[in-house]
Amino acid sequence: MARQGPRRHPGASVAGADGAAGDREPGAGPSRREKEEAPGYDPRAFPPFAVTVDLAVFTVREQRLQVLLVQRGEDPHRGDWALPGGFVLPDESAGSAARRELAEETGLSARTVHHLHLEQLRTYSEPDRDPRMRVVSVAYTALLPDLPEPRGGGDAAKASWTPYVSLPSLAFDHALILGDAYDRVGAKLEYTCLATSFCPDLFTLGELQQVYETIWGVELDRPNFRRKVLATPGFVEAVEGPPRRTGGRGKPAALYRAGTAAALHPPLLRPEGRPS
Amino acid sequence: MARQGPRRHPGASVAGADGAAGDREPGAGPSRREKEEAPGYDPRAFPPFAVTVDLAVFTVREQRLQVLLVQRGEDPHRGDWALPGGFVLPDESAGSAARRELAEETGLSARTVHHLHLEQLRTYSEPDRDPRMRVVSVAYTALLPDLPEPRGGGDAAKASWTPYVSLPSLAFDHALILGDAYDRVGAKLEYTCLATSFCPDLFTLGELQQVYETIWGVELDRPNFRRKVLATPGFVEAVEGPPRRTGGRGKPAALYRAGTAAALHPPLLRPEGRPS
DNA sequence: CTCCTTAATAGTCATGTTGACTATAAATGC
DNA sequence: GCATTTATAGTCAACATGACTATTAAGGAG
Repeated sequence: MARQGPRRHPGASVAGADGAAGDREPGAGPSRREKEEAPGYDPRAFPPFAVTVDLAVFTVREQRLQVLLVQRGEDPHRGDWALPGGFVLPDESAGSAARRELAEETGLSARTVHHLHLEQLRTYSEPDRDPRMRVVSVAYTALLPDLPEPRGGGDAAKASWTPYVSLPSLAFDHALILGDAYDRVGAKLEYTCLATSFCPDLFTLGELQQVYETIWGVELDRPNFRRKVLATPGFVEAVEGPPRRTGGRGKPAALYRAGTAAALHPPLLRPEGRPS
Repeated sequence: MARQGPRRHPGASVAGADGAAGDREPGAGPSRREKEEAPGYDPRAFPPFAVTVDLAVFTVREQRLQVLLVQRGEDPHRGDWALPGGFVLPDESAGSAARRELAEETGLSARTVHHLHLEQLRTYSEPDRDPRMRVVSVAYTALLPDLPEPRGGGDAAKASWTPYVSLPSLAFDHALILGDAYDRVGAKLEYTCLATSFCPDLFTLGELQQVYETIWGVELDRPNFRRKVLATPGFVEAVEGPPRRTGGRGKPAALYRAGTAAALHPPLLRPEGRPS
């Protein structure tokens, strides 16, 4: 792992620009710091990094878990599919960049994007993950209900929902990122309430159950699922005047909306598989 | 959140250097890209970011949860306490940088550090988190057993274990990072086996229980805790010839070592509090 | 309109896990 | 020896879960 021998990195003289304690140097060794040029920081003296965000955006559509992908128009990997994302701008946080990019890619209103669940997944920083230069990418995961018009306007030339089970090969390490995101989403369904993020404002318990079944790839017992969800305070709340959903063939189902609880106690564990 | 209006960032002409699809621009707007200067990437054209790692290193010492802190020798925040950490070097990943820095700070052998549990926590990227320049920090969490000589040699001038309950004010956003790390560790005790990371090679179930009690700040029923741990395959494994621990006053306890399982099914839930 | 199918909802029962407790065993320190 | 301390064994009720069965309320076929 620590493939790095003692070596002074550029900008060591201004070490401490962040969490780094100023009196620390990468290489240790007998010769500690002798002098310090305290003032006059030169950003260029640091190893040059680009910082991007990548988004693993999931939805449940047509009974399948689907992912938002865009097609690259530039080398490298021109023409390959990739996760939506982009550069973090000089005065925004990675989270802001992720929301901004998501709005652009999906064509959702900034207000809608502002309210949806967007969670930081993990940061990918392998030195060779981009062939041209050092790029560190902060990955985010977003969960959307099935949208009327899934592929957005904005400036995303080619974007489309793709079933997770039939992914094309992806640019860079995006397959790795997407795999991590999938594992995380599956695991979070167990002990959080965020399955409701995949549902529209009003939904039936059957629809909520389908979210679990689709993502976990298992079948759940309907009465037991229902009992569990209703027994968890704040998971869902029944809608007032019993309006019932039309369209289907069987008995109409009661409608619910997402509750205020975030965690599930005790959790709703998957039948057999281990969480990631 | 998206405090950023339409604006072209430097280096837009080489957008797509990473997860970014090349045909995307930060600012949308009617005027899409007209021409592309494909080859000849200039790293300097990107917004300059420095990338660091920060480490939240926990141990259980003297019945208390303690954190490894270092004292800054440079402005800003000179003299303040901070998390150990440092810059990511040009050809190492953030994870490698974290291990390297941890070895330096604690004086542990590279081999020891290589084997311990080091987990990426989250990345902190608020634009103003460092007053001088844009610094994005990838935070890691490490869990150590009570070490013989806790404060390391290396080049960490002033490093020391500090009880989590009596933290000084910390530099930058390190109090935020540490709070997130604490929440994460507490939550992970519930559904993973990593409490054993706080224990030495051989330990008693009482010691393992103290880890939970110390971090969660609750008292657990001893027989119930024992029953749960032993019922979870792979959590701990009994040591062969029943050697028993001396020194204490009561009946000697059997010794165990960490098992191979990573997850706890079903989880060992905290008495009342919610997970983070 | 009636029967059949489909889906939602209600309820039952055995099993397994948990929390609260009691009991016994094996060491130390007067 | 005896109280104290800690480890370990075991009990029992409450609760949660998995596997079912039963009932209700719609749509569709004839």
